[in-house]
Amino acid sequence: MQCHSHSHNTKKEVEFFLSKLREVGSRVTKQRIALAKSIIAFRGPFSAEDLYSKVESQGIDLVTVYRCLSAFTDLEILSTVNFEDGTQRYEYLCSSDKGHHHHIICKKCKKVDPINFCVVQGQEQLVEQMGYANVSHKLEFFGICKKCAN
Amino acid sequence: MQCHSHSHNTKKEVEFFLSKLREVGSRVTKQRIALAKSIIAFRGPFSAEDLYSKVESQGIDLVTVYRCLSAFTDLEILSTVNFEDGTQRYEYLCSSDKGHHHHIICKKCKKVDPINFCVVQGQEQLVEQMGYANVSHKLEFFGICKKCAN
DNA sequence: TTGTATGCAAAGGCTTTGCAGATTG
DNA sequence: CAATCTGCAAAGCCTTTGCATACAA
Repeated sequence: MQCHSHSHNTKKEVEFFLSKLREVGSRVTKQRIALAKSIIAFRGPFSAEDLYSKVESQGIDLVTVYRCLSAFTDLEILSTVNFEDGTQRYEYLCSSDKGHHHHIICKKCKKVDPINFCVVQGQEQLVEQMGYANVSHKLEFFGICKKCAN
Repeated sequence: MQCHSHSHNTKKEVEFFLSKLREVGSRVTKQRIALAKSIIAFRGPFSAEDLYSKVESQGIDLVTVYRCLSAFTDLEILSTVNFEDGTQRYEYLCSSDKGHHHHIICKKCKKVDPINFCVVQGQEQLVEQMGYANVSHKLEFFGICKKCAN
């Protein structure tokens, strides 16, 4: 389910995003087109509120944002990211040409950096040997960034 | 900050828990003693509501549970565990003789199993080389357990 | 046309805050 | 006695739900 590189061409990226909707018979509305464009523009995880602030001016409702985030996640267009601050975040699965990755979050300023290595995927097999199917994982690092360390 | 083995002796475990409070000048109240006993009895992650249900009969308020959970976490008596279901969970740091560990959560029935191996700790050094101090991590596995797979 | 998607209003779940009174050290 | 902790009530924040209308296919 790895995405091809559609970077550097927003039009194609949006079309790719929308094709995922059409694939399963979901409808392509003007709200969803606007959301797709905004989602593609994010570099890294974003919250419902983050996304809403980008589309609010177009008269799109917060509830629509929540409903679409949920729908896009079901379609595996988005993945969920959790920073332990009580707010769910999402990330466009095709935005990172690096594919599967994790994050380091500064405990003070909440800055986020991507981490492009992952040692955990091999462990999923060990977990499957424990009797689990369809194993995935969520991993985030927390620390203090250079600026906040003074 | 690894805990010694206090298993098989509840009285000693409770005393150890309370000594952590006294260490920093926090007060030992009858509510906190009751909470300590209940927390020690949990085998694995529990929510505020889980804990409240154990002490409610003693007239302890839900707000007190929340406030103590927060205080105990600050004192590193508890760690926070997140299962991506919108409810914060906690785990007694000394209850697992295995020390640092992770969990596999069944996506259907929400059953939790501990995972006693961890390949990630070595990666924390790599993250520190990226310019972060005090690096820790949160890792959880998600899958479908045998029963739910039918 | 027919079912899906949206907007608005309201509710819901989990957690935090304010404050007065009780308790600990 | 002074500072912390507790209970109660209320608020807060993020997210979901209900329902009538609008819209895509």
